[in-house]
Amino acid sequence: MTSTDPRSGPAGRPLLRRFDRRLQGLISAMHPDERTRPGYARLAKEMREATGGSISGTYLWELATGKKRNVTLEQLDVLAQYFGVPPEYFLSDEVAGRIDAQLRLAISLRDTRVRNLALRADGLSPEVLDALLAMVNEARKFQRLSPVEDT
Amino acid sequence: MTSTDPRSGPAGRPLLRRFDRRLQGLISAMHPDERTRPGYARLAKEMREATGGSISGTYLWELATGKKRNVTLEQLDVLAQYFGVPPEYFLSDEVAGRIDAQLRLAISLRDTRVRNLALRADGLSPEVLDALLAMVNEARKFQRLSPVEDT
DNA sequence: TACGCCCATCCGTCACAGTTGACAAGATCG
DNA sequence: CGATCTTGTCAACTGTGACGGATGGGCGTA
Repeated sequence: MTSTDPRSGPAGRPLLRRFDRRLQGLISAMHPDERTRPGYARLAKEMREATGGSISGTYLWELATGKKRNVTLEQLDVLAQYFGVPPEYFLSDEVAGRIDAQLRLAISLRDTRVRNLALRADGLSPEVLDALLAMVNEARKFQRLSPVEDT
Repeated sequence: MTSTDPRSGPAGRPLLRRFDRRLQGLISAMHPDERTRPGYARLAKEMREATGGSISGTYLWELATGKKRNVTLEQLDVLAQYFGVPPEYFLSDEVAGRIDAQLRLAISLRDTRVRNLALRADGLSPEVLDALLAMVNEARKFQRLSPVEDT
């Protein structure tokens, strides 16, 4: 951003992607219930414990709200690891779209047991579903599951 | 690198990839002749003019020699754009390997005669192609060029 | 009412990503 | 030989990525 490019606003940037949207999407996807959702401080703490890396609650908030966007590889790795997505998720629209679809369907429905779980989960009360979701999320973190990737 | 991770040395970190190797690989792939190859300052200037982004010669050298490695997305984008590879090239070993093959091809095709050779080779019978390949390999040996592995 | 907890948001600070400018060592040319 | 250019390398500087620590507000419990 020195000589030939006087651009710095949130619009007109062909280089950097919508980091904030991606982040918020992942967060609200992981914690669908607004009441249960932890704040950025707690979230950051979880990330630190789960990934072993470092990220602060304040900075996480700044990223999610779009105040900062030019992340370094270190923090990018923490986020990608915690959410179980490849780092490219934050870079490429193409990859992001592909992952998003997978995130909802392909991953879960691949395993028969998962499919059955989904079938039987349908109709349960929101509270019970939230509890189940939390348990699954914890299990994933505990097992350090690798990113869900496909061709 | 604050609380749970007292590590900061250049070795033993499973988080960041070998940025320097990737960079040097790309550079020497793009400029195979040592004598003709421009210095980091010239290279950086080319990058700036080609991509419209910003990167300094010194910093490019620091990255290539491994003195700095925790790049931000902005510079990562400049490098990826200039070399014509997706940014994931610097992050994922898997992607890097896949790209490397294509890269060699792309570099070769910059030479008009090579491109024409490829064009006219298309459609030839396997026997003829094998013969041509053997001839090319012999020529390489004769000119003391390094052998090429096939895809 | 008051106390306690967590929240989002802000602010001051520090480390370091990234730059500028200089240097000596080698080419290349007259 | 010296003049000029480019190379790799370094130190000093600047901007900002990333952080810790306040602030005040919302909500629950007593």
